[in-house]
Amino acid sequence: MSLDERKMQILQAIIDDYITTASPVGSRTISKHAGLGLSSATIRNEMYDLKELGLLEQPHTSAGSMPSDKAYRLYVNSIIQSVELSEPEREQLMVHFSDRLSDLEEVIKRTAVVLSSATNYMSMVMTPQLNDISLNRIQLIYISSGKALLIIVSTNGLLKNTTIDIPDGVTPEYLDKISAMMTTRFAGCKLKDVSENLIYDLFIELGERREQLSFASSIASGMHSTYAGQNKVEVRGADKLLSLPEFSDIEKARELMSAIEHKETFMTLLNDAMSMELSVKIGGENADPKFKNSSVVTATYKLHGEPIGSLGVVGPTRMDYAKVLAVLKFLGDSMSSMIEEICDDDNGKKDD
Amino acid sequence: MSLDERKMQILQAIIDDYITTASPVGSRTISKHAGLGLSSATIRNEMYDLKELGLLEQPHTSAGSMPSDKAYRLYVNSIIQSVELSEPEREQLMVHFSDRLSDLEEVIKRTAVVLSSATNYMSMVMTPQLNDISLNRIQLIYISSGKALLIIVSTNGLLKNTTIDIPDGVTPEYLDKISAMMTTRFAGCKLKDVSENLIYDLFIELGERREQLSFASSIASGMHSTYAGQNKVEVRGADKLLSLPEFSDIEKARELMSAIEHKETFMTLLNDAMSMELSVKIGGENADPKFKNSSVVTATYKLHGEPIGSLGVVGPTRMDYAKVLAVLKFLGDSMSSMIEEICDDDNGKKDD
DNA sequence: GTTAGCAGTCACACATTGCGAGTGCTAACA
DNA sequence: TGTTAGCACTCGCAATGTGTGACTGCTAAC
Repeated sequence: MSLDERKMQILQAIIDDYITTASPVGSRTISKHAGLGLSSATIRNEMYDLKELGLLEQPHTSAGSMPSDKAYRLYVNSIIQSVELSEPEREQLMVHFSDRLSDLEEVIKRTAVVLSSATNYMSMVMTPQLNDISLNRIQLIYISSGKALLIIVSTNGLLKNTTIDIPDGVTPEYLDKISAMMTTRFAGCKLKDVSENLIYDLFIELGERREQLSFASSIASGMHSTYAGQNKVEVRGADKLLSLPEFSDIEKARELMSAIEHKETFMTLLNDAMSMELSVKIGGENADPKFKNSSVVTATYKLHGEPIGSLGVVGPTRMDYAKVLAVLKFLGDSMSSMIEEICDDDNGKKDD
Repeated sequence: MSLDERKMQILQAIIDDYITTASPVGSRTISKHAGLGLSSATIRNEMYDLKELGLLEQPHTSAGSMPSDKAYRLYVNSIIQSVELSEPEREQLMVHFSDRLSDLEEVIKRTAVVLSSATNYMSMVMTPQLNDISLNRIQLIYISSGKALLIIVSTNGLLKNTTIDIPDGVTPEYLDKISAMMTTRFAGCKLKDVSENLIYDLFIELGERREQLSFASSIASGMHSTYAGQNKVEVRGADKLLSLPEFSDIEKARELMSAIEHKETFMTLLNDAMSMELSVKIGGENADPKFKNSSVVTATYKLHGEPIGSLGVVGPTRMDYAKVLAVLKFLGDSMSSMIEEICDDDNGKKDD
């Protein structure tokens, strides 16, 4: 028994119907509405075969059928290469980005909002991963006795800062000196490769006394918190999921909500998704059993061609994959170019 | 018919019982468990009076009674002056703050988490309000051609920064000059009082050309976004509310969740609460009808005696007000001292 | 291979019933 | 006069039973 053209059409019709109605589809519905010109009895025969192939499932004997994870997978595989938004759809999304966003955080938040409202599912957008990004400049700014601001600029123009404690008596001039040395020494290095020891060595070279060790370590921990604190994820539209019949059970809703309290869960999802331009995990395909009844669809965004972060959607397995994939791909690209714009204001200008 | 001692005791017993069980309390329950040595018939007579006074409500004729908003108000008024955590309770809370937190955001997040887990309700903590706080220093740091970092330090040591666009060709030295001028000019001013025009005037004084107007305005908008973006609120433990019988209705749960999407709602609550050291809004007392079935309890935190922010709890009207108020008061105070510590690292040192 | 027709299945919505928690009233008692 | 026991009555709720309708699965005819 093979999966001929007609079976595919019927499966497709069932998926389409189930995606919108969320209730098992009967043979009669397909016969009447799919426009295949076949009677319900014929559809039934085909559906029987589809069941044997593991593509359809029945909640109980006398109920209609619903697509299995396997069926969605088949469907997703067939469309994933060709998802694309239409021009009007693109325009409709871009309206929300009409004001120029100059702040990275703004871009992320806005994208999360738009993604959730465009798909009607829960959206998540992670901040760029900076550990693998090379340093361009390190600058310490004197704030007051005992406190300084540590600024880190990456080669691709991203900027991050944090306050650190400094020893008493450290002067602004001294901070400038250290900043300059650190910049020369660490320019081009990756943030994660700058260890406390390396910074300590640098202080020794400067001819500093042992007491400065605490200074070195507070710089190191500042640099570390700079990219650790960077691992944030913006989650939006959780309430959208609650309106779905899938979550009409209060217990499931509560589970979902407490998952949202732990943003690390989403961080893991998004981190795992970084390796693929577009990724779809359907139901049981998810590593985390929390999502075994949901689908997680993700895309990446890039800087200079390198993926630096990802964004995604969590929804029921009966999801409009075509639309969600297209929106994600588009928003991923648009994030990439917005971030590029934020970072490269100067790079572009260097050319003239 | 007045509210004598015994009626108060009975009301108290009903409140206590209802707070834990969430289901209407019958006269028999009180008679057996409250230890008043009265028969259920007597209790019934008293309950009849309490009903006439508007302190008890019945969901239907043959059901037990539950306290009205008015009853909770009476109760809260009677305890609000004297709420205090016991020493062991304090210690148990302080365990969560044992590691020194040097970052304001960390303090806020941690407090939100602890507040929610200590009360078992949804917690919210706002970031400090900076518009009324006076400036100490303004510093522009050159990042790259076209971009600079704007740092604002308030007189009480709080620090905030944001990136701004700068015109081409602006040098680091020029930024230093402007920083110095702005600091001299605006030190002691309040952030909200620094208008674009004032900054523009300063540029004119510097003898700058008209083209620099865009620079002035980007500094102004940077300063503005600095305190606008500051108005954040950390919300935790929304899932806790979903476990309550009050929210067993999925529709109510959804409403709650979509309220959480709009953090402005909570911002309004917390802003309104700034004027009172401790504030309790019971059910209908809330201005926002969204909370007409909930209670909102808030406290403030301070810097140098001035309230700069607030934190609170949203839960059902049947709330353990004594505990919640005590926890809030304590955490408000502990936030105050932690923030004081963060800001005053230098002030303290100035003394020696 | 396709279709009509029909028996059989099963969830779901709806009405019915009985139970139990709780009131409200009355009459008796201290 | 306040307190209590006793009892009829109310009403929500959970358990149970029933009818309906949306299906399938099969068979026989086209």
